Amino acid sequence: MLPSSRVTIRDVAARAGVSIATVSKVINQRYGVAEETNARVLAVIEELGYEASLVAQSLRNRRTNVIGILVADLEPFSTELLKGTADAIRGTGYELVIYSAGGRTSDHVGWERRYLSRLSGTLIDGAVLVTPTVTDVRYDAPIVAVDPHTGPSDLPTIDSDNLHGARLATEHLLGLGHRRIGMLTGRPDLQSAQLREQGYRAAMHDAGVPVEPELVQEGAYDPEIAVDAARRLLAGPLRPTAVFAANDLSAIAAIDVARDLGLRVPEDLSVVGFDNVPESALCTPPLTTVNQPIRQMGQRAVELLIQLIRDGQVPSTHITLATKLVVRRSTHSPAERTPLDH
Amino acid sequence: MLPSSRVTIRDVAARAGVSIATVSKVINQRYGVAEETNARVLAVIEELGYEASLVAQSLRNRRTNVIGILVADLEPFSTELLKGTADAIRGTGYELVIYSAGGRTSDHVGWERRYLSRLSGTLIDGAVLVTPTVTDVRYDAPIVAVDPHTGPSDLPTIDSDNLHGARLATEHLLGLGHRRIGMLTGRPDLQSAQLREQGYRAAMHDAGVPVEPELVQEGAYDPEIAVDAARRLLAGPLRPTAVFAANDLSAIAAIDVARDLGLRVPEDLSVVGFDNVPESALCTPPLTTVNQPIRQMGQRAVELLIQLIRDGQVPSTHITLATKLVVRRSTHSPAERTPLDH
DNA sequence: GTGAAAGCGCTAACAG
DNA sequence: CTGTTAGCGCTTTCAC
Repeated sequence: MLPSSRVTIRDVAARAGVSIATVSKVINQRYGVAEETNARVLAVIEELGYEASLVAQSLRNRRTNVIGILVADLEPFSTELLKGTADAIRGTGYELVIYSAGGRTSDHVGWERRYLSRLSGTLIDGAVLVTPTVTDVRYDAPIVAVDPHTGPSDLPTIDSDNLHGARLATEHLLGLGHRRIGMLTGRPDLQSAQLREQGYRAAMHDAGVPVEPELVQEGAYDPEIAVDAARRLLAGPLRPTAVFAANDLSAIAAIDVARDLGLRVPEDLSVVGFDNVPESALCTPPLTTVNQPIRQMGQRAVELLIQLIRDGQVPSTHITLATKLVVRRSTHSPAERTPLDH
Repeated sequence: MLPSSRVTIRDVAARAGVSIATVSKVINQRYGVAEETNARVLAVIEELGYEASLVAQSLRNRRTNVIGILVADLEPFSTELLKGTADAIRGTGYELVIYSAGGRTSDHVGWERRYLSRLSGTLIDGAVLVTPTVTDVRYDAPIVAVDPHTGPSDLPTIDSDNLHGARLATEHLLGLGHRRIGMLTGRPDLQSAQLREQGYRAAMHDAGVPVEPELVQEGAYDPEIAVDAARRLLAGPLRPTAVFAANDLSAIAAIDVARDLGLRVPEDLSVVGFDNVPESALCTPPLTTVNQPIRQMGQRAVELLIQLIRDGQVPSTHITLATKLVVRRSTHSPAERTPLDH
């Protein structure tokens, strides 16, 4: 009874005793089909559980009503963003395809160009690129970038106020009385990472606190790399009393390292993150961090993209959302340094 | 210089001065291409930034090396699961496509059948169905279900020990001294929801505590529906002193409703959730909940699916992972009821 | 070693 | 109103 393999338009046509073209017309509600034929074809479609192949359709058509979200990996930031894209897609008539490179193992740099090339023109009408690694993704297909690569780019972009957020984080630590404040920086090729470091340096500078080179270590937004960086930062006798990490995952890694080293957080070491992903509240102690409206960023990105697809034009080409500090339990005034400190 | 529209195999062929067939052979590393031709074509591919269209390829080929994850919506549970699928996909040579219906607005029931129909046979080699709404998705394509629909199904399945988890949650509340314990149930068509209710009832029964009908309200795993259900549960004078919600999102909704009603959590009302999604730690107070190893479930689902695709067979067809209680701050011994209580 | 031609499932002219 | 035909981008026999 059930078809062992995919039921195609040809099966429907055969069973309904009409041509393939007629079935296609019925599916697409084109004029010029007799009421009776229409009904019969519809019945067969129902009976066979036929559904047009997205692949075949999109090979033939220009439009697919499918939007692609291209991510390098599925981690807290990108998945949080996905929730926002889902919010925005409801009721628009578009569907969502998320394509994931499967982490850094596959292709280093330029994954989004490759994916775009593979999917665009067919399958998707446009794409949201999440933290793309290249800047010159010029295509005729509508594209919106979230947290883009550094460098000049004319792509419509969504990001948040990284500079201000980093300033807030650093000023918070300075305000608590910290002077020796280290930083775990992000992926150097991303604008967001550069701005976060810049904000940190600016706040330190304004407070008249010098930043020694060894206080800044590259965490690359990556938990594993951040662990090594945190070790370098916290190992020496001159370790900082506070650390600002460029994202929450690095901050959590730093807390783990601190614990391994026998340091208490926040008593011996204050830690501030960035992003405010849900996970930041899960760690012990709950993380003080900078909130980025990630879901909203996803939402706005999709809205912008749909506008771009529909009108080909867009009013504002760069949207920056506000960041704000969220104080939890991982920050504290610095303890008096005792000779016992290793 | 840059192609204004998609560069196809035809463009490559023309520029390299060979036939389309030859380019295809080069791409697929088939034998029978002169070394020199091979090099020239490769150079042109590089120059033009050509990448084969996934759509065209998969229309022609049986295998695509792409796995589909089909979800009804992108919410905390499914996105957490996605992280697990990403963990599992690394290094397998497969890529991940997630397809989202975009929430309940689109099609009520049977979305997964529709999607499967649209994608399977073409585009994806197999699929993971997350909380599918129907049980008879029989297809020749390999399929694994996560948290499936109720009813007999021979689909390979991943779930967690819902019955035991619900028991733990309820016994925790009973142990604190609660007797009037309400429940916000899940989506009645899902096995998980039924088992969670069953576990609750069993624990209550074992403790000799009767369950009055009005103590059980359907939250459908949906925050909005759960708000109404919670209102019904908490409005009356005989309101429970504790609520067990079938998932974290409902539990969080219950806490919101309690707050609106002027009830303090946990002093006036204890709340336990289910899932332990990251968000559960974010709410105030942090939620006591039942941990489901969601990421692991995603991981196992993908592993099982790949096995199924490769071997056509699979050793175990139903994997159930353990659940455990995570006590946070939303539960407490019941307060003495005073006449002031509304 | 290379290219012409057929066909994957579908849609859009165009004839009949 | 309906069916025939061409072709989307690609792979694969099969001649040359």
